[in-house]
Amino acid sequence: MTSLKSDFLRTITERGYMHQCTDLDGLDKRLSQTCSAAYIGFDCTAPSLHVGSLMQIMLLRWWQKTGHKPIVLMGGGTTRIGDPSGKDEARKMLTDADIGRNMDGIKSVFGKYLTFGTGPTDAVMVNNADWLDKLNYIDFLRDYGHHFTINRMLTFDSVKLRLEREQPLTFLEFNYMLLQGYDFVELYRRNTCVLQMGGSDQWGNIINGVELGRRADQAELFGLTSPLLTTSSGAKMGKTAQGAVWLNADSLSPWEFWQYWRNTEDADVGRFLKLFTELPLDEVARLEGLQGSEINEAKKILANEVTRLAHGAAAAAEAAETARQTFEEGAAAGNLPTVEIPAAELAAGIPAFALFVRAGLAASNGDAKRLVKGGGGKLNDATLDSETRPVTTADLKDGVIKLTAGKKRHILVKAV
RNA sequence: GGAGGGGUGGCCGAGCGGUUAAUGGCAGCAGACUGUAAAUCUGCCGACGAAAGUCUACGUAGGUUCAAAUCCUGCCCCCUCCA
Repeated sequence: MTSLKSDFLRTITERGYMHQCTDLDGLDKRLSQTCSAAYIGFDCTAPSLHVGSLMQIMLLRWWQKTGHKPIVLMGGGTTRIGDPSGKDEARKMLTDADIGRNMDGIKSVFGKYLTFGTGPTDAVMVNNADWLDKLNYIDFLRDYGHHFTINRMLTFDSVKLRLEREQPLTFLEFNYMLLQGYDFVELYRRNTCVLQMGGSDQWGNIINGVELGRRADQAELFGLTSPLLTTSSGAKMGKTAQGAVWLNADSLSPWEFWQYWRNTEDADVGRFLKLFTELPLDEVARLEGLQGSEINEAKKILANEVTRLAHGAAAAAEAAETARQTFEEGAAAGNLPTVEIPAAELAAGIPAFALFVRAGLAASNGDAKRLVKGGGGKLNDATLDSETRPVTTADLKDGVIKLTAGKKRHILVKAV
């Protein structure tokens, strides 16, 4: 914990990414001397990554920025097994077609954060299905199985917790850690990859790779994990009412993404600025120190910066401007999410509750009625007092009708 | 294969013949207070219906009963112990 020599470790320690490291001094020494390769694996369980993975992506970004080579490992093979870490029960099996589709969706996001290519510090992407699918069971058991003892495997949290809770752990899942361990060795051989990073729930899996590398190849490998992120109120990062905060624009619009960060709790602002933006630390310290409502300025900067990385400067600026018009001027900003309704239907009049459902602001007619009855439904910024009030073309203002549910969810209705 | 226990709303978890769309908690939504924050307080929280009301729901399929989440039978699934 004394003075770290390598840029990478110093940076990530200062910014709060560091949780555990297998050999901090050894790694520091190596990184300060040579350009090295490190990898992080990503499951292909959904068609987009969400902010829960953002810390890992940022780690790879810093890794590249400090002069090293990032390897993005797509878990095309391991996702066929299913990682039991941190899960109470086995996830249902994904079909190979699903995994392939998910992988395609996930791949696109890395181009925003990393520079890919063939140069010494350019990022590369690999898929562990390339080697795992070819493994021969008997060969694998003979070559690698004898390096693992059941005694040791039973001590890992991913296994131990399941057993303690008397929840089933299938043999399939039990094998996951061997395969992830083998991944590390394979990447060491192919790319002289010496470091695996991941979330703290991956510690056990990472250790397995480090140990397997030493036993099988006498390789000195390193592991490093980042802390599990929760908000100050204890909620898991990246979950909202609508679901996960996805990184792909087609899963979650940049506007909603920006809003997620804008609504960060006060107590989290500094931490998030360090983790999810690249603002200098003295600037972060200044923003973090803002008192009372002034901290809203820091939240806007946080939202701008994070959105800029994920969706580009234009999308970030647009989201910021839309927010300014909507929340600070109370105007119907033109860039709010829009729903189109046939003009003829609108001319005939649509009950207000039905319009809320059409706009996606309510899950059912009953839900919409409850919303309006509770005083949470607004039409053109005026609170609705009747859920059945017909909405017609007469309500159009500058060609649109602004519907609001609660304080934050706005939709523009257009007649077409 | 044998013996026992269990499957209830997004999750946890009561209920164990009618008064139960089903206690309670968590999560969620809205309102108040604020700063698009947190905390707190209040209301809401199956679907359809303007409403009266109708329908669907307690693993699944049947049965008993005026009436079943609650009783009986078959089936499916899970857990524990034994072999």
